[in-house]
Amino acid sequence: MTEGQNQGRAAKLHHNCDQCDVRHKAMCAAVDVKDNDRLSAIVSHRDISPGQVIFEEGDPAEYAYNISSGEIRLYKLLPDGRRQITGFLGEGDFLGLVSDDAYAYGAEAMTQVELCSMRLINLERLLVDIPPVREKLLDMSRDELAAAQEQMLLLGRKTAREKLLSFLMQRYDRADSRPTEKNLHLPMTRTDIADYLGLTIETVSRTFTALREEGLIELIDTHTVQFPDLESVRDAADAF
Amino acid sequence: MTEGQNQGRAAKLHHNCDQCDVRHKAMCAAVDVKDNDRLSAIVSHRDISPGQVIFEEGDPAEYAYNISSGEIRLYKLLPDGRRQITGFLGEGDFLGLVSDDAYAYGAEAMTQVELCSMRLINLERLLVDIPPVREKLLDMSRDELAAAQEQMLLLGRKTAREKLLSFLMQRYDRADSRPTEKNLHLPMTRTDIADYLGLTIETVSRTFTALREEGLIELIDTHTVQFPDLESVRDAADAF
DNA sequence: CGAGCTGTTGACATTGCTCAAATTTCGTGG
DNA sequence: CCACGAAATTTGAGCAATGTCAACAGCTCG
Repeated sequence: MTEGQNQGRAAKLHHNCDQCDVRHKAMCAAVDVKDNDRLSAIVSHRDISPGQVIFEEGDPAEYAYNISSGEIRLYKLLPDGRRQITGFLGEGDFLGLVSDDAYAYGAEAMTQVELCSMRLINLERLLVDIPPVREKLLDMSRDELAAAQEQMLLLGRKTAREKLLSFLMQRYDRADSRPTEKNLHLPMTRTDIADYLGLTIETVSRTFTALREEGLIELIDTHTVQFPDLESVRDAADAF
Repeated sequence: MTEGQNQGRAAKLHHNCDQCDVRHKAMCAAVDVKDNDRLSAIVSHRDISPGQVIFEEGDPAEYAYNISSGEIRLYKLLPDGRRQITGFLGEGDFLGLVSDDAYAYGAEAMTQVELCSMRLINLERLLVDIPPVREKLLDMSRDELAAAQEQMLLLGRKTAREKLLSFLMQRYDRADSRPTEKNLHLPMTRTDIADYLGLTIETVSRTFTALREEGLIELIDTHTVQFPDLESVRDAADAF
C-alpha cells in the first residue's frame, strides 16, 4: 500500500520541482521556471500518515511546508484541552510562516499527506532573491485573512444550522473537481467538524440528521454528502 | 456638520510624512527617510467623525489607510443585520488591502479619526519600487492572521466570562501607555464589545457586573476598567 | 468474535438569548 | 450650569439553543 510507495519516495530528498503536480497552485508558481533548480535545492519531501502531528503550537518554527497531496487540520488549544480548528488545508496550500519564531498553531495530517518542506532560513533567502515569491505570499495571506474573518462571522453570529450549511458550501465551492459532481467528500471526522464550527459532535450529528430530514442534503455515508438542490442549500447558508 | 470639517482639512492634501507622529509604527516605517517625499506625494489626509462609515463591505476598493489617530471598528454583516466585529484598529494600524477588488469588510470610526489615505494604485507602485514595504505588509498581515486565529479560538471555544476577560487583557496588553497605569479605557460601546465577542449586550453587561462582584475588576465608569490584581485576571482569562 | 473507534440518538441541564422595564449617561439647548 | 430627551447600560424573568451525560449501533482491526 501507500506506505511502501511513500518511503520509496522519501529516500529521494530533493524533489524535482519541474515535475511537481501542484506547482501551479502553490507558492512556487511565483518562481520563474528558469529558477527551478534554485527551488529544488531547498525543498525536501516528507510523508506523513493520518493523525500524525506535523508541528505543535509553540514549537520553534524551523520549516515551512507546501502540501503536495492530502489534507491537514490547523488548530489551537486551550489549557484544558478545548480545541478550535482554525482551518483545513489541502493540495497546494502553504503553512508554517510565522511572525514569531514559534508556530502559532498546531498542524496534523487528516489523511496520508505528502509535504514539500523547506527551512525557513532558506525561504527567507528566497523571498529576498525572488521578489515575486513575497508578493505571492502576501496575496495568499490576504486570502487567508479574508477566510479567517468570514470564519469569525460564522463562529460569532451563526446558528448551528447555518454553520453547518456554510461549512458544506465552503467545501463544495473549494473542491477543485466540479464537473457534474454533486457529491461532496468530507475527509474529517465529526469531532473535527465540531471543533471547526465551535459546536459539539452531538450538535453536528443532530444537525446533519435534521438537514437530511428536511431534504436539504443526502448522506451517502458519514463522509459523503449530496445536494439534491444546491440553490436551496445556498439560500439557507446565508452569508454569501 | 462633519462634511464641512472634512472638506476644510482635506484641502491640505499632502501631509508631510517627515513630521508624522505615527510613522515609526505604521507601514511607513519601511520606507527609508530619504524616500519620504515619495511617500508624501501619494498620501492625503482625511478626518472622520465618530460613527462615520469609512467604507462598507463590498465597496470597490480604491484606497488604503493608515490611522494617524483615533479608533476604528472593522465588521462583517449577515443579510439580516447580525454583525460580527472582526477587529478594532488604532493609531499606526493599516487597513484596506484586499485580495479582491472590493473591501472584504466594513470600517467605521469609533472616535474622531485622522486617516492618512493613499490610492491602492499608488500603493501597488510603492510595493514594487520599495521592497521593504511589501515585507513590512507581509509581516503585518501575519500578525493580523495570528490575531484572527486567536479570536477564532475565543469565539468558538470560550465562555462569556473567558471571552470578556481575554478581551480586557488583550486591550490592556496592547495599550501602548503602560507606565504605572492600572486603568483601561474602552472607547467602544457594549454593543461593539458584544459584536466582537459573539455575545449579546445583555450578557456583556451581566458579565461585567459579575466580574465586578467577584472583585476581579472595578468599573470606574462604563468605559473605564481597573484591575485590583492583574495576575488573577490573567489566570482567569486562560488562553495565554 | 471482541475491543475500540466513530457516529447517532435520547433525556436532561445550562449557558446565553429574548423581551421588557428601570436606571444611568450623554449631548444639546436654554 | 441645569434641564430634558435620547441613547446606552443594567437588571429581571422566562425560554430556547446548544451542551452534557449516557446508551447504543455500526465498522474496523486484530
